[in-house]
Amino acid sequence: MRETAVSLMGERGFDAVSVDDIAASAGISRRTFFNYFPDKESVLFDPDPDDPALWSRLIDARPAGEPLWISLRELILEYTSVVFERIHRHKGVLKASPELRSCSREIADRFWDAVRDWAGDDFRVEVQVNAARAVLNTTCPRWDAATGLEGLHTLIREGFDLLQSSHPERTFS
Amino acid sequence: MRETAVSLMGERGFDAVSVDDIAASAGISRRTFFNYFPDKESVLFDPDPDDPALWSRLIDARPAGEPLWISLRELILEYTSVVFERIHRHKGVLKASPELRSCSREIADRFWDAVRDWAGDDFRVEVQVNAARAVLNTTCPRWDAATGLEGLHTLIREGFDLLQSSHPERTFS
DNA sequence: CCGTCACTTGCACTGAGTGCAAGTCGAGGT
DNA sequence: ACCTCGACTTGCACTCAGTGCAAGTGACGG
Repeated sequence: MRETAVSLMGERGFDAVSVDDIAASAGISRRTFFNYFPDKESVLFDPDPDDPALWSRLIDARPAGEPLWISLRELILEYTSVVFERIHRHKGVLKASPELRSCSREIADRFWDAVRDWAGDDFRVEVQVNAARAVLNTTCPRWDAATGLEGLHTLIREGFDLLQSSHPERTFS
Repeated sequence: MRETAVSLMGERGFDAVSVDDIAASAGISRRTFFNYFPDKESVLFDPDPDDPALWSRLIDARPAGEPLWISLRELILEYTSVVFERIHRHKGVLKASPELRSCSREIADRFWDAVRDWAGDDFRVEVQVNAARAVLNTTCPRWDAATGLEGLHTLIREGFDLLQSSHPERTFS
């Protein structure tokens, strides 16, 4: 189903493929498509139902007293490892259909909302959280998929090193 | 026209107001609405046609040799001064209809694309540009409109101070 | 009075998305 | 073997966004 849609849209582009096309090509009815996916975009950008659990696991793994900036870096390094396949796929989708950037961001919003919930709503904390997101936003599009996960992680570390919080002593429980 | 739409959507929410509603309420035909605005969202989030010129002006005003991080900060301070009204209005719209966040981001994309074009496509440079955007993304929603432009600027400065680039010596021509 | 130019409008169409009711089919229970 | 219940699928009819086209309207200069 997803494969069908990805291949169709890879050829013609997102807008040029209708839901009817996908449904017909996948051998199901148009109505059934909407039973599986809430909208056309979701066939490409799917929130994995057990993502929240994954986030909790990764977040809980952060040792108490670790500086926030380090926690954020490690969180992202581990998260990108786990969802590496998806990053790869989304990168391909966005290359073929850049207009879907907002879908990609909305998916990411959920993750970052979870991080913010954990980190607390202090202004300085939120700046760092959003800066961490900025690092990821910079690295993912620039990352050469051929360099694999290692290449991505190198870029991410570089980005984090570049933006030193001027309050590195700030930690939180 | 815009006023009509804003007030209708302020009451009922974005989705609950159809283009027919807006058109009827504004005394024009549905078709004419789409002559003015390319889509329903645009009635709230309008790219000002001479924004690009404004950006160029602000960007060109940055003195050669100024550290990038400082340039970005000053750019944002001046930009937010000029488009203060719009920031205010968008803040109200987003409060009433948070689902329009992606529209807001797409409008902002244009500005940040211009900044990126100016700053160059070096990785370290782009990280700083995106971090600057992160600061603005953090400050705008937290900003209490009652504190006015001064309050917003204070927050922005605070955010910029928090994220020191670890390469402050980096400038560019 | 006429032509033209800009703007508005109606109409018909495509495509997304939804609610509802009917159909299908397999797993159990009797 | 038969019935039933529940999950899944489907068709149908509907709303709404958005577009292309062609016709209408009105102002303005010749």
